[in-house]
Amino acid sequence: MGKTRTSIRDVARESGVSLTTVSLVLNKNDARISDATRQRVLEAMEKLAYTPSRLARGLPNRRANTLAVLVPQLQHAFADVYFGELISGIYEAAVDRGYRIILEVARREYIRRKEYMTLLEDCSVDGILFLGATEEHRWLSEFDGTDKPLLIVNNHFSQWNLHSVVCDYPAAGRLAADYLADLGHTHIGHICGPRGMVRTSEELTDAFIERLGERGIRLSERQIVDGQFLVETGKIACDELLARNPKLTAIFAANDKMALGAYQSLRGVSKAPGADVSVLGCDDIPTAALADPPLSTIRMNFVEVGAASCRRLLDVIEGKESPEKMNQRIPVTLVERGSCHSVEGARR
Amino acid sequence: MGKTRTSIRDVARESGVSLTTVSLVLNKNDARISDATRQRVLEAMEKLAYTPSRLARGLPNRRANTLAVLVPQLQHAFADVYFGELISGIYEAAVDRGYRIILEVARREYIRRKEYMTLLEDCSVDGILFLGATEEHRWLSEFDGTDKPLLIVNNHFSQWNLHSVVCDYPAAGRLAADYLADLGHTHIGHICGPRGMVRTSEELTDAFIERLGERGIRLSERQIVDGQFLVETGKIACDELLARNPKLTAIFAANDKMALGAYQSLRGVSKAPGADVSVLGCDDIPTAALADPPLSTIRMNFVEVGAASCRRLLDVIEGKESPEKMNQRIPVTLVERGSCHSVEGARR
DNA sequence: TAATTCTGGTAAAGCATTTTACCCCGCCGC
DNA sequence: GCGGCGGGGTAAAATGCTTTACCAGAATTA
Repeated sequence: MGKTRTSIRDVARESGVSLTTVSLVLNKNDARISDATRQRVLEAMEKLAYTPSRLARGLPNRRANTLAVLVPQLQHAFADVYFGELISGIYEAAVDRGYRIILEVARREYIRRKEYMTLLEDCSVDGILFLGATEEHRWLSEFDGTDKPLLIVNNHFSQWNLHSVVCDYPAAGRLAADYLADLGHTHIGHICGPRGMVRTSEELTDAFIERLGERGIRLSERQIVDGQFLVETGKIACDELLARNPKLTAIFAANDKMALGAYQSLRGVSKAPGADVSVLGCDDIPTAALADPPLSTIRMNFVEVGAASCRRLLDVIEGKESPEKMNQRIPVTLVERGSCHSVEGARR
Repeated sequence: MGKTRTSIRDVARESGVSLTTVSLVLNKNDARISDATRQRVLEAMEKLAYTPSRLARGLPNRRANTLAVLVPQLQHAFADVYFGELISGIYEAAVDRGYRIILEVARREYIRRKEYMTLLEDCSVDGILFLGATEEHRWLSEFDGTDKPLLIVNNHFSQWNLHSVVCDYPAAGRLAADYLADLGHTHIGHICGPRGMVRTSEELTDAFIERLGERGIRLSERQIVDGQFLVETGKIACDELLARNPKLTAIFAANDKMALGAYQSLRGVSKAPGADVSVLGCDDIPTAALADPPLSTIRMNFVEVGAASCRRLLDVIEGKESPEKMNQRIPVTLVERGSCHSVEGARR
């Protein structure tokens, strides 16, 4: 029993047509087929509970109908909400268009052996979405000027011509600046991302400083400290910030994790986050809403970034795309919660 | 250029042997081949930078060297840390054994069409890991008594004979009971998981109650309220718990999210979590450590659960496993942070 | 009525492997 | 000197589908 799976051949026999016809129906390459025939074929499929083999389908035209999600080697990358949200969005967009996704981690050995190329060459996947790209990932240059289907998710590179989709970080920076300025803050600190590593993060910081300048508030170098996007480094950065500028009334962190680190730092010197010093984050990770006080932040819809990235990559793959690798920007919004207050209204 | 990828045929021509020979060498099915020939073939491969096509390889022997990670349809499942950690563990174990993983969401339509079966039948994957299984997932019965390679991750079913790997929930329940009892608590509340839905969660609750009983502390039904494992439902459950038993000095929640909901509930009635009422969680999600006060909890190593699950499934697939579907239990540990205090030492 | 164009469909050649016979040849034992 | 055997290979079928011709017959045109 179950000797061999039911194949297109069985469907053909059952419905009394040729293999070709079945295949055409299957591929919705229907135009040439009459309604009656199509119907018969579909019924036969239903009756035999036929499901085409992905493997066999891919062979002739060298398409796997699969995308790879590639992440850098970090401690349990898939457990990170940031990647998780991106992946959720990617998954949904992929399924919508009939694609599957596989997960890959770019370990050192993986890079050395150029496995990402093998992936494309052995027809395992039709395209690659790279998450968490930083300036460290020099191997991306191999894709510069290539028409290979690789897309950088939520970062970009000025030195190379690669496809990418990013959040509107400059807008986020301006949003943050306006918000804090509107609240009357003038002594503002900023915890930025690691220097020279992530373009988007630098755009955020640049736009923040510039807009603040336009509003008549100058941020000196002393009011900016960098962190590695982690809670611990956010805490350390905030410690430094407070030591340098005891009169700060507001802090803007380049991501929520560092903002939560700032909470810890403030408590360490007996200041109440939100009440004594306003804290504004960026990203809107789930933990932000759970913090005490709930963290106000700039919401980046990472699920949407993932989905948009995936759609664009598929456009490239399916040739629905003009050859220029234009970059797309996903809009951001301000989420007011309890961690920012106007200067006058602040406690004490 | 690059008209057609270099195939096994090119290697055969280059090294002057037959397709078969190349294939045999490729598959380390070497016994019959002389060293000299093997060497020649390997050199040809190297020279031509040949990489076999995964697609084509899978066709004849119906093996994909791929595993599917299947999750129920939840809002952005992959963004959930719980699933994320499991997936990280799964990924690592899979890579170690030369397997890839694909992601799948079991939507309603997916179930109706039995796509999980298709997955196995069309040779897309060699096995399935199902995360987030509850009693609602009746379709799992199709795998009962089957030798199909499906494994339930971190839950199990008494009514069906399925492979599974779970955390040691009974041990967790005992750990929690002993800890709170040791701290001198006698008025204890418990927020359990949804009733009749998740076996492991019930084991946790049962063991908790039983051990508490052994320590002379009886938990009445009034001291137990269920939640849906979410922050909001944890808050609601805790509200109810406090309304019923104003004198509670400790609360044990079946997961960290609900414990954090309890924090919110307590604050709502002006009680300080940790100080006025001890709160103990379960899981040890990253947010637990960030909460204020940091949440004491039972650590379940989900990354390890994922890895162990994957290894077991691969054993089954590769026939390294005795036919009995024995269940495996991953040990748990208590993580003391700031949210539990002894009764005497409590504030007020 | 003959020539042309559709319409609906089919045969067959791939696609890149694995795997199952089967084959040739030299050597051994008798 | 011959049957048997084993080492080292190979030819060819099979895997399940796509796609490119190509082909009847009907409808339309000239």
